[in-house]
Amino acid sequence: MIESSRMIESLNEFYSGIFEKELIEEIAQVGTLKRVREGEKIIEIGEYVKSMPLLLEGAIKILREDKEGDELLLYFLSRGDTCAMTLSCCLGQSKSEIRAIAEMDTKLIMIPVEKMEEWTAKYKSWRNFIFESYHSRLTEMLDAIDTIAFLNMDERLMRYLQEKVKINQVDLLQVTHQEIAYDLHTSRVVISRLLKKLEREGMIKLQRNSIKVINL
Amino acid sequence: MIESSRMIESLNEFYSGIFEKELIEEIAQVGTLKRVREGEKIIEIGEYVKSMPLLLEGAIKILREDKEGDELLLYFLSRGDTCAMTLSCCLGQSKSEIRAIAEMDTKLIMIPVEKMEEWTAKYKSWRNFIFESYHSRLTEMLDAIDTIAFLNMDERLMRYLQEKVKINQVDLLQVTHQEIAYDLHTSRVVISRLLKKLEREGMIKLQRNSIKVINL
DNA sequence: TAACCTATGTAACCAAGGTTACAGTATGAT
DNA sequence: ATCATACTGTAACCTTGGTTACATAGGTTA
Repeated sequence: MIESSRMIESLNEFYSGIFEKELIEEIAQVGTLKRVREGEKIIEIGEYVKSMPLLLEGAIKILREDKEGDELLLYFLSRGDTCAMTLSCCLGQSKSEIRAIAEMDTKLIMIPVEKMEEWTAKYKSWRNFIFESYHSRLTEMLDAIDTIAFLNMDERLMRYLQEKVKINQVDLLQVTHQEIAYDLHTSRVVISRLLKKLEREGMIKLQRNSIKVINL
Repeated sequence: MIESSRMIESLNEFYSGIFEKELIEEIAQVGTLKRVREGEKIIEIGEYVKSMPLLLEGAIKILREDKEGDELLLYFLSRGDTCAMTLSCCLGQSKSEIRAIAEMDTKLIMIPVEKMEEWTAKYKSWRNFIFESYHSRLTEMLDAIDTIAFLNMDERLMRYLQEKVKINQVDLLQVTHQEIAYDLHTSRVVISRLLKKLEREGMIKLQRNSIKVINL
């Protein structure tokens, strides 16, 4: 009960303008609060998805994997988002097509699949939320496609750094070249090369284990 | 009325197992039948979308555009599909993010946006259809991303040809190297080069204005 | 302090595919 | 038949980014 009332508090913070009061109460009742630490895996490719995450705090990165097991960052989710990908899997009873990893310490509510269909019929606000999520995710996928298909690695790297700054709300990024290389599906050498170029152009400052973004 | 009853006939052919009888009747009432010829544009980027297409016959290709105005094929839609992209735009009152062009002569029903929300609340079958469409489109977008991010041009070309054969139900493809280059967002020279390689390997037979697929 | 591990910098090389240029060929129009 | 046009084949060259190899630097641990 204490748990439940604390959840309502958190929910009201970001979702009170979106969901009806009764819906928020239902969410607090059936949902379970979950905290994940930075770097922790939330969903793995091939896993069956039995609950849907609703993001309260923090951020999550969504990744795709190739046959060699190498990754590619698709997009970030932050507060107020849900993963339409997961949602899609829930409804279709299918396995996850993506991997989700906490970009930072994150707080989320897990909602059991069974409620999806029920709430979709019952609450207009839920319906809208779901449709909007789908819309956002499709848009983000298009963005990902644009980036991969139309941009060179240097531009992709710049966007990546900008995105990180925005998501993490800091301009000193705690990240190694290798980690960036994984996210962008390229090699460490390539990233080091391009980062050095950006540094020479005065856009960033390189340090061991971190990158200071100056003017991107 | 003749129009309407003919529409019900067409609808029953592919959607009777999916939609309730009353829904099919409603669709026939408010929808308008539309025929488009091969190559004709159905939706353009930046246009406001005021109706949603339901595919009865034929096939449509969905394209994305870069800043230079060059295209990239995302996926094909065929009978029984709807464009979740469009759907998404309808609900969000936003402009189209994609271009849709008839891959062959195509018959579709256009449904006014206003009905979306109404039917979503009213018909479970419609809700499922919409969610399934979103699911398919997300899956196809992931597929597109995999293809672009993880495959070389020769593999992409092979997949493209295979897809075309399946969609068009023929193995003599009426297409020029330039057209393929547009769809794959590359140059004609590259396509000619790779096609020649495929021919030498006995997988296809090249002719002017057409490609015979032998064994891909 | 020495040994060790991880991160970074850089050179040299390679492969994929984009670009330019031009020749040859089929097709339809005049 | 001549011409114009669209399509195809191919060579030569360039750019991007992937690979290998190795040196150096910072930080940790024995």
